[in-house]
Amino acid sequence: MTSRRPQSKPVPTLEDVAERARVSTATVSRCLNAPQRVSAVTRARVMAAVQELGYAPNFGAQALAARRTNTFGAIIPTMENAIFARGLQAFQEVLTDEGVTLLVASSGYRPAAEEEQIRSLIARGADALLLIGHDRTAESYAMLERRQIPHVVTWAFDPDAPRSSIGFDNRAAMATLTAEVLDRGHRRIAFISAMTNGNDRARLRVEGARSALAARGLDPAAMPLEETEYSFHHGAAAFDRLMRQTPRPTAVLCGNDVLAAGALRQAREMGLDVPGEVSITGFDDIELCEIVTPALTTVHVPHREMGRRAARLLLDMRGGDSAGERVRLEAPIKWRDTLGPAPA
Amino acid sequence: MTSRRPQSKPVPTLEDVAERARVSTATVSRCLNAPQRVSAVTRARVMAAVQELGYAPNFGAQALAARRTNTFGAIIPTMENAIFARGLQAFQEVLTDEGVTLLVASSGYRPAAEEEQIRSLIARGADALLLIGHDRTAESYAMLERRQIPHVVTWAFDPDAPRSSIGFDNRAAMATLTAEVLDRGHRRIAFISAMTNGNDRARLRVEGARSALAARGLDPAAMPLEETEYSFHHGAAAFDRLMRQTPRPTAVLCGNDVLAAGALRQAREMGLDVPGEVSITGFDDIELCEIVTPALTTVHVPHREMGRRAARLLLDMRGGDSAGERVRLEAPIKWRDTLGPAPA
DNA sequence: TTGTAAGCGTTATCAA
DNA sequence: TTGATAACGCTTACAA
Repeated sequence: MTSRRPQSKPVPTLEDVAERARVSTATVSRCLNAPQRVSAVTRARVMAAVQELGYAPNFGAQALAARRTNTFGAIIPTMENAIFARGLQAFQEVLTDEGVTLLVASSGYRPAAEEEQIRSLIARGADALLLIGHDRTAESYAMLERRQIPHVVTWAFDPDAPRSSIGFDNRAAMATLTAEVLDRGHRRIAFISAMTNGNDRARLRVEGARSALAARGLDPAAMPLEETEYSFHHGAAAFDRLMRQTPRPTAVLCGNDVLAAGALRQAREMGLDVPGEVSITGFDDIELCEIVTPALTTVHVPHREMGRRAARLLLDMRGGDSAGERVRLEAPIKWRDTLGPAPA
Repeated sequence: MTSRRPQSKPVPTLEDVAERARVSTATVSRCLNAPQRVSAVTRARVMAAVQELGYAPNFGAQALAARRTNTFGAIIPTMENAIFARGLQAFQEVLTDEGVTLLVASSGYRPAAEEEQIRSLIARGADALLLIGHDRTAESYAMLERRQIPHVVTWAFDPDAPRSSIGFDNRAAMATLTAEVLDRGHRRIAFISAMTNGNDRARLRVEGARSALAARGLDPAAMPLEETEYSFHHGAAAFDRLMRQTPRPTAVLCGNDVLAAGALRQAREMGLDVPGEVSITGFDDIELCEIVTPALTTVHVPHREMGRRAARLLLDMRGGDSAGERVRLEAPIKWRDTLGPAPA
């Protein structure tokens, strides 16, 4: 019979600690999870053994036995552009305070990929999930239902959706901004949108602009629309296409700040004064807005508050202290320097 | 005795699948992990059961039994500014192709937090780890050693460090850039650095500039240095402080592009022409460089290649096909528009 | 306060 | 090709 305990034991287990501290594994477990239920002297002995051995619990075993991982998951569309970074940061801060670990995955804006990520996070035992927007496969929601995983949608507010959400009204926010643009005399208004497929935020922002147009008796269908990928360069290219039209738009609404930054750059490239000859607006209010020149007028998104509240809600839901809720946050216009009156 | 199988069973297990397919759990497991070892007809029956039940393996149990998680971890200093996004993306692409999942954690540039993240990722059974830079606590390295977790350091190259790394020479790259600045006649050169504590990349970049100065017989200690936090606004503030000196610097080297973007903004704020009155350079070559005006001259970092190669190396190390290696990649100057001759 | 021992859901080793 | 069954490392009644 070969020794079950070779000389160098690379990974100490609970049993090793127990042996060294001359107690049972149950006591060691208690020391770690409910220290007050163990006498001070025993505890000291156990903790010393833990130290000496460099013991760390095996996560898989722990999850298996306790049926709880103390892990939340978040699936965001992208890690680039720092769009979701600030909100996620706030989300994580709250979780860390409560001793839960955050696992982050990104889907690249692909619903199929997101479904896979959800599956993976569930399999890993995520206790709860943070999601962005409502658009996803039916199977994604089915899994969450089946496993009864608390989840909350952020970055969107839809009172009719049958799930918790903490977000803002993308449509209304863009409608408000569009109304302001109209108030400044603009009539030839164009729109650069992110791909709307599988992205309700993008879709609703376009709809918001159209509804504002319609509210003033203008034809929403007449608004030139460029739908393009999420990048600075795509924004620039889309702006270029838009400005080749005759007559030229006097205002270009962008579905997000990154596209707007691209548009702004292209305007300079074309020698167009912003906002003198053309106005440009963004959406999201990320740091980039203050970096570009002129600074970008945009819609402010309450990144940190969304993140914090989502964390609290998920924590409550997991603990059974909440059955979920729908929260509508404000997303006001952030005035900077790229929106001006329509040129004469 | 209460029923062990209540009516609605939210989470199907291997056993449920086995029961439904009328085979043993061993056969189901084989179907999932080594399909060719199961007869076609049995397999069909099992897969059908899997489908019908919506079965997904329990990750914890799987990890426990198989002693392998097929999960790699990456710990980056920050998710903001998209600094590490591109490299991480490339890293993940390779892993995904090989069927391994990536877990990402961020440390906020705090070594203690990073140690905690390493501990957590190890406990979760990460098969291998991607790290940024060499600076971390001794305990961090001790854990990796003890558990024999393959790991690779990126974003830095240190031939003397006793571990694998795939990076570039931060010091040499900044020295080269500084030499170019000197060649253009600049003598009053200042430096804006990220916090160097626990950040070898930042420290080496400063050292690189100093060594270039020394190589020309200039006094490195005379170079004004502002060490500040990693943000656009801190960069602007640091630049402001620097430009209040008399005589004013004619060139400001920045430890990274974000700080440089802030400096650029502040220069405009102060009505200073770049590069006419003052030159500004960055480091990292992130997308931001092309967004700012004028476009930023910087040091190009091979983000994607670093990520890809790190993934390959870690995969090989896990498979026992490599004992690790040290790779030095090039980090050439990326010429754009913010470095000009020293003003007369 | 502490120990015993029965799981938790897989994988993997043997036999059949 | 398939099935029993012993791990895997931990938590948690229940007993002492």
